[in-house]
Amino acid sequence: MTGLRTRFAPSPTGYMHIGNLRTALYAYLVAKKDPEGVFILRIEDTDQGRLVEGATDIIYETMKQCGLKHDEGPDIGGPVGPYVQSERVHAGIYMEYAKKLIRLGGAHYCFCDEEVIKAQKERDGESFKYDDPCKHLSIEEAEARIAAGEKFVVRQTIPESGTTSFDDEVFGTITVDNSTLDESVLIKSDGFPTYNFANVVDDHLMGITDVVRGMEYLSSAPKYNLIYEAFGWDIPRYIHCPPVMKDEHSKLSKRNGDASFQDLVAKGYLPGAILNYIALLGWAPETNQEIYSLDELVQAFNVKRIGTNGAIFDPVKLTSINGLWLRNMDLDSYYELVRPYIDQAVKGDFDKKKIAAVVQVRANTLNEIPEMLDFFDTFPAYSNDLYTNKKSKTNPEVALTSLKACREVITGIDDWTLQTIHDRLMELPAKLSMKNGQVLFPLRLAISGKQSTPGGAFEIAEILGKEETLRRLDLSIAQLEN
RNA sequence: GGCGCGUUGGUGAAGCGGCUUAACACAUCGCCCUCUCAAGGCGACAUUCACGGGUUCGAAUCCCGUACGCGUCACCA
Repeated sequence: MTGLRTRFAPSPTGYMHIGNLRTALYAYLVAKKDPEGVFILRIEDTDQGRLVEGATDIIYETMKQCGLKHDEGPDIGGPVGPYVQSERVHAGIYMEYAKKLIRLGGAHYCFCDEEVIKAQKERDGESFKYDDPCKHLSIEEAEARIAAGEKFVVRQTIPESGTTSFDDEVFGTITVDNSTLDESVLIKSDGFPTYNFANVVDDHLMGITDVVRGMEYLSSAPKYNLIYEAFGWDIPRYIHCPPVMKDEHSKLSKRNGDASFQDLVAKGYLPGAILNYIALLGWAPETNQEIYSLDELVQAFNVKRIGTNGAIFDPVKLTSINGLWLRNMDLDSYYELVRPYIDQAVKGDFDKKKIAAVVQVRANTLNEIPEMLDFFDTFPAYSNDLYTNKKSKTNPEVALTSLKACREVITGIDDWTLQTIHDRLMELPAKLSMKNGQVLFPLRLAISGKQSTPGGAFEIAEILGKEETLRRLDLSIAQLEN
């Protein structure tokens, strides 16, 4: 193992949150910045009570859709497995290290009743810090009680004095007094480790060089370092990331009904665009470039440019970036992508690729496509009032004159191509002494029935076909003559 | 409450002591283009960097304090 090693270590407790996904992205980028870097997926399922069925599959699926390919993980294996913590529990890993830590003086057995601790906590209020009497038990004494069948936990032993400090790549040097650190539970009474212990043991055993995680762990990092030190292990480089916020007060969370990754995909956002956007939440590129593919992100990424304050997730900006991604695609791939959305709205026999072209410069999300196209299959009812348009200098009278002229020209077109339709129709304004808008605005309305449409009169006429165009034109002329 | 962290416009942000009369992007508002809506082009939009002191010839940038916010103090991660 010569390169950097990072890990994404989610708990399978539900949907993939945007904040989580961003942490995964950053962990991936940190690793891939190094040509030999390895990105690991580890499943942290030590809280048996919070497990949600199917959640692990959502994690796999999300990573796959995003292209965040892991090099080692539960599904593909690797040299330092197993990669699921519950499996590691069964392999006895945590208990073995807990016992070692106890002998090294970094932890102790504790037999205190949970209720007793709670009661003391209520009595002491906010300033509560548990002073564990079991700390003074000898190891032999404690082991004898365990042998006698007593329930126990393993609790971290923190030095009473001194300070612990460490360097975080994002937040700089952090120093805390050991006296402020709680002696948290490392091994629960069900034999499972808590995050506090499992993350240290696993990160060390898996050779993690760079720990990328949310900043909610910043204040407990000193406790973890005490464990690393007790074992004599190297402390990894820390990259704590500020949260992704819903608004200035609260984090983005599924609990509040905020959009998850899969919700956004369902709303018509591209995974790549989502990743592109969230990369920018909390990280600033060195240049003004804003659109990045995942590979470009790997090139441009720099831990030093991760910010320190929480960033509010702005769906409007996401939409704009998504639109840019959509518009940047070549027509063939775009057509393939949007075909289902077009099919959903258009059942008739029209050239779907031409429809795609007309929609590409307008849609920012996939989901807005169907509603843009509802006028192809059915010619909507509309009011003649729509012919009155100040900017185009039109009204029903002008429209009637224009449409009759258009009808005549269109009837005479045999070569039904965009070019011909354009050329022939463009002869009209001059002939009628009218402005382009006075002819084309009514025509577009007359064949679409809508005030605004994707594409102009020529494009719509071409797609509708000569016959349908004339049919609608006749209907509209009749409506105006009434 | 203790401890830790943070505070540049509506939003993401650049800025690292003079080049800043604070980049860039989204949003918003104008104008141009134009057969609509978009897209595209152009322009407007923080006299000011939470507040108060200090250091300095000079501060958004360094120091101190205050306020506010967030995190943490679980047999959750």
